[in-house]
Amino acid sequence: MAQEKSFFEKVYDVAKLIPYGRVTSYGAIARFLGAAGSARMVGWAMNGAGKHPDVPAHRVVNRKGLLTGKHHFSGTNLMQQLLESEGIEVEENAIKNFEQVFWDPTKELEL
DNA sequence: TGAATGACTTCGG
DNA sequence: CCCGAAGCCATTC
Repeated sequence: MAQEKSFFEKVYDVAKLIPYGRVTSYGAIARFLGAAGSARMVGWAMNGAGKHPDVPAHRVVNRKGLLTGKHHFSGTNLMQQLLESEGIEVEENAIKNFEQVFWDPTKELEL
C-alpha cells in the first residue's frame, strides 16, 4: 500500500546520522526535517523503521529521555540494552545524563 | 472526504 | 518534576 517512503525516509536518514552513544528526541528530528510539530509522525515513521535495519530507533526517545518506544521493540528491554551497549546509562526506561547524550540535529548538523 | 490513530510536545495547575 | 488536557500533523481505513 502506497509508497512507504518520503517523510519516513527523512526520519530514517537523520536517525542513521545519530552518532554512537548519543540520542535525540522525536521533536528534534521533526523540527530538523521542517515538520516541526509532527513529532508524532517521527514516532509513527519509526513504526516502519523495522524494515530499515540501519535505523537506530533505540537512539530516538521522547524529550524527557524516556524510552517510550521500547515497547515497540522485539523484547521488553532490548532498547535499553542497545543503549547501554553504546555506553548510555538507562534506568527505569529513562536515559541518565540525557542532556549529555542528547544529540540535536538542528544544532549538531547545521552548526 | 472524514474520522480515527499514534514510539510527541506544550501549557496550565 | 508530576498530572491532566489540548494541539498537531501525516498516515490509514
